[in-house]
Amino acid sequence: MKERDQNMEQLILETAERLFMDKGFALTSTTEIAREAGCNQALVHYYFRTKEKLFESIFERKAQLMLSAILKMDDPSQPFEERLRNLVENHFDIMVKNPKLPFLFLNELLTNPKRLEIMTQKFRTIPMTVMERFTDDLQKEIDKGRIRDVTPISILLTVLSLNLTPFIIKPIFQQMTNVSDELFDVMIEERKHENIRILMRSLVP
Amino acid sequence: MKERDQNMEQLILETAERLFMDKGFALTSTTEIAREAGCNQALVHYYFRTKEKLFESIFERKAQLMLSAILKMDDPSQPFEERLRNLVENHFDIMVKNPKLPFLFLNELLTNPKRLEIMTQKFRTIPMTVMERFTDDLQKEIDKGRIRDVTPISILLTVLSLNLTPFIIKPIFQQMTNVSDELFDVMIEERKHENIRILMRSLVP
Amino acid sequence: MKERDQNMEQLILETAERLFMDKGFALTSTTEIAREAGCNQALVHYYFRTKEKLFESIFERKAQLMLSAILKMDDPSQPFEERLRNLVENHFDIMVKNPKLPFLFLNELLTNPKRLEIMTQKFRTIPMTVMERFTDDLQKEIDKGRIRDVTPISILLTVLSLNLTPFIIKPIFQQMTNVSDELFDVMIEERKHENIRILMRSLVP
Amino acid sequence: MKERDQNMEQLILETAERLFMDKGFALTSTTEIAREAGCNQALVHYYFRTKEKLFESIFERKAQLMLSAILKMDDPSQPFEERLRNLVENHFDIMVKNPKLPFLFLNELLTNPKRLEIMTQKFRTIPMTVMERFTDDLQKEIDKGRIRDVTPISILLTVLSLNLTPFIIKPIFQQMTNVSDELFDVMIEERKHENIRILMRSLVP
DNA sequence: TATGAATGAGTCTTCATTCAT
DNA sequence: TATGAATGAAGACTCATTCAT
Repeated sequence: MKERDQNMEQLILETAERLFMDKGFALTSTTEIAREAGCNQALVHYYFRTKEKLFESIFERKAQLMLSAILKMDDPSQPFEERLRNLVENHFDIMVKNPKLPFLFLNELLTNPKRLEIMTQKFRTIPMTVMERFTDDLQKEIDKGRIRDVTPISILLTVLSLNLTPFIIKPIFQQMTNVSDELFDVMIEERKHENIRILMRSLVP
Repeated sequence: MKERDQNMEQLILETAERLFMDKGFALTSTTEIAREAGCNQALVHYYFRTKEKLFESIFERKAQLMLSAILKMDDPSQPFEERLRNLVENHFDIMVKNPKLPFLFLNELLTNPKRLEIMTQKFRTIPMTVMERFTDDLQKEIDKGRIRDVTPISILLTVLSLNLTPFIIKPIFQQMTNVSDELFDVMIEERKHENIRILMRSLVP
Repeated sequence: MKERDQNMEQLILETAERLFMDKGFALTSTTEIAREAGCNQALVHYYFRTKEKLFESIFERKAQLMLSAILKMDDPSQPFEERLRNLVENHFDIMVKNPKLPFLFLNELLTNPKRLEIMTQKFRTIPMTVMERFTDDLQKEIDKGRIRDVTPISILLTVLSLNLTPFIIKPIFQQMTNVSDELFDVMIEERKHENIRILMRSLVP
Repeated sequence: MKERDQNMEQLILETAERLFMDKGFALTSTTEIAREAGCNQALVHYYFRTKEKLFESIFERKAQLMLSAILKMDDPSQPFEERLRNLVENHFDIMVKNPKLPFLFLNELLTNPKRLEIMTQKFRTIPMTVMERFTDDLQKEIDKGRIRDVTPISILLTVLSLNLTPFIIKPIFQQMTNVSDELFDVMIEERKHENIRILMRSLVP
């Protein structure tokens, strides 16, 4: 009993994470979380007070994870081109490990203005230096004639577009093509290199 | 009075469309639709039976619109490269006119399995010949050495990724950068050509 | 059916009034109101949106009733002593007609700070002139040596104390003494004159 | 640790008393009591079984305190008029020390019929002799023509009315007049003598 | 003595839907 | 065609209480 007891809070958290990932905040009810976790609905509120707080604790952890992953992936000792390659690859790998995260982020940020504002503040304060250095280094490459004249935001948008979309539309793609999870994983791995290739080609002067 | 009466069904439809676009199916209530349309709540159900049916009639019309737009954009008389260029550009232009559609589609298809299944059946039956001809023509270009060896699905995924993402993340981007609607429209127009450029460069052998 | 239908909103209101009077806002549940009114709980919210709004609509009406009764009871054409006599008597008579009102007011104003503030604003704005005239007239009587030197607030407090308390403690008194409703009514009528007597005697110089 | 432990029961009791006084039985939750006492929520129930029992133990103690204070205040060796004066003054002084008690008593007795019944039984048994002696002595004074013909209950009601009301409406009065606590205390002290005066004047033949 | 975990019952509220008119 | 009334089901949340430890 003790093991179950000690696990219950964790179990609720995991169940909630799974359901929030699948259906988003609005479509997941605390009743359902409780049912799937095998406990009373009141217990969900006992541990997390409100559905909102429960969600935020999950959301924030995921945001932190993703943010730190992005921040630490940048290694200034390498040549710029190599760093870009790594950026795409590492970002893509994070998506591989958290395939449902992109949709969750999109869904909640687009659906709930309050959440968008909070997330914005979080993102705006932290990675400014990273962004500035990236901008500087890019400008140097452009000046040297090694990269086409392009804004940093444009590059980031390209990376985001190429890397996020496969994961976001995965369920739709699978439903439409009957591709198995295994085959999809193979295709995804290929896609990673394709994305690197597309980005690199897009930058040659 | 009669004009209002005849218009009411249409007005409800338009109001519902706007609200569904803004907040999705789940977060839009029939009460709200009725209130914004300026009619009785029961009238919404009188015309459309259920919220689900009301949504489907809108969703289907939008899907049809988008599908037909995509289908008719392909003109076999032009050279393949030109056709691709047109594909990206036309698809992008449709997004410009319906900027909220991508997220609505994503959201509802990913959120509601039933909806995904229905939509799949609709998409699977119709455009097979188009897809097959595209595949054939692409293969010919590859054989002629004019295009790198790449699957048609890969190309479509690239187009989708590049074209959908700017519109989907628009609100997030604007919140984070304080970019005005006008400036964003300018950036979007530039992005269209950037996307064409990226795709074309990605296909050179 | 139609009669019941048209009466339902009214019936809910009356039931709510009765229950709020008996047990106050907090101890009355919308479920109970619905049960006693013989309707679905949702209907209570259909007509009044929230429990709070339902209560306020009752509370405000009662406050208005009491306020207007107090305001219009003052007739400057009569001699001051006569007016005081009337004040006590009329105020007492209002209590006779709404015996549970004093407790409801006390309970909600003391229990809910928000309500107290709203009520304060309502009372502060309206009867200022009445209060000022009362103060003036009292001062004249004092100057003429017809009334002991006493503040208007002191007089009002005496009136309130004497007039409200019998009604507030009525249930306690009846439980303790087994006095019937009929006998109590007789005692109440006597008490009215007693209160007038006590006030008048308290004012002689 | 032991001291804290031994104090805990007392601390809970004191915290509960304070909260019950402030907000009454219904609006005070055991969760809140525990939080403010700085202990586990279960501990409240460990010591007092139920919220009801906890309240009753407080309520009863307060009732006892007030009752005994009233009983012992009566000194038959003094002249009747002096005793009455003392009655009002002492009762008023008890209120000064427990200003929130009147409303708590009223609220709980009027709100909870069970509580009213229990309290009634308690009050009925004990002070009968006191009441009877008071009645006798009063009658003698009336017979001697020193006091107007008046029932003992009428006198008690007058005392209660005059003495309780200022304390009960204190928060309302302060909100409406912005009178500070200090000034209110001064006014209260004056009111005590005013009440004695009013009662005495009301009794002259 | 003390507590963390757990629960059943109840709170207010919203919603899609139905039905008589 | 249109609507006011009504409802069942579900939502999030709170609370007093119990129990094993």
